[in-house]
Amino acid sequence: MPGFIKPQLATLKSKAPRGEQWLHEIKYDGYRIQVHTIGGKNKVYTRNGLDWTKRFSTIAGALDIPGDAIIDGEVVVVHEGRTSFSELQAELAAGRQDRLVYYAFDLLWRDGDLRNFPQIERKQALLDLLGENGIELPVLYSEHLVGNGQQMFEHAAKLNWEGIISKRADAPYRSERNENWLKIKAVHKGKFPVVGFIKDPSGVAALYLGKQQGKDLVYVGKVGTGWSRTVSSKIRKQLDTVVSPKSKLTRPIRKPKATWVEPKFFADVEYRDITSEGLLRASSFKGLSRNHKL
DNA sequence: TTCCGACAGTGGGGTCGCAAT
DNA sequence: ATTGCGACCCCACTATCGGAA
Repeated sequence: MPGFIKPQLATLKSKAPRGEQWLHEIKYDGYRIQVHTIGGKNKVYTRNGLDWTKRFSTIAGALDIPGDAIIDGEVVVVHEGRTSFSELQAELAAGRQDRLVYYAFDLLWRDGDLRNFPQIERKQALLDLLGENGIELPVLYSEHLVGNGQQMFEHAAKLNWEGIISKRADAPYRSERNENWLKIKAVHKGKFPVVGFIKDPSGVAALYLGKQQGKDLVYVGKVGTGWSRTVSSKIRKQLDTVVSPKSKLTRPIRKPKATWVEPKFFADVEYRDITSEGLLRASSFKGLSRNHKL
């Protein structure tokens, strides 16, 4: 029985793969967790191999499996029909575990190494394992569909899910990022007025973004990636022409590092989610344009 | 010689705990 | 009492460097 196994990671793609050799699962938005069961003594490891058994004691306690097993999966909180990262954080911050659900999607060890078995066989073994031990909440088996990736993705997007993970049915488990696991995500796009920036040797380190809400200009967070050094300096040159002594936000926020600007430029941004605080999560910069209306 | 992938670094939104202000 | 920092979680992306092609 090995110790912590570095998890396999997925490569980002914009389109779901076609063909019957692919199986597709829901993309869960939570914490990647590896559960080790060693004759009833269970341990829970984070993505980087830290022992978080205590923080996820309900998950660890729920699995009563004879013999040794290593299960890969994601711990989540389901909120309004989808897995919610911010609700998961809120749950943990409150020191509670009632709403935690563990979606198990791979079996790496079962009284022996399963990593070289095909994906589809590992999943079957996982289903058998969970099924025969009568596992119920908070542990669930992550179902999949075979083929029809594009349909599955469209369905996921309609339901406002994060996206899908597509896996080669015949592939082994490897502790790396490769093309046997693909993540296809629904991205949100937006155009937000730039209300300030943080300086940087190459130009800007980050942009402060706002959003017009009725008569108010409200803060929606920062974006700090997506540009090269050359683009960074171009952005800086543009923004330097509209520097303002004071923040134009309706409810100004105190940010010591900020240089405020008139909201005359719009940033095209892609993001994954809006946090409970109303800020953009995992945002990236795609372009800058002038606002002709103001 | 050129190209590509892994990795480090930087940027984001969160949480926590601790130390300095 | 507030603020800043470093660990952790999640993430997107750029720059670099060494090895493969």
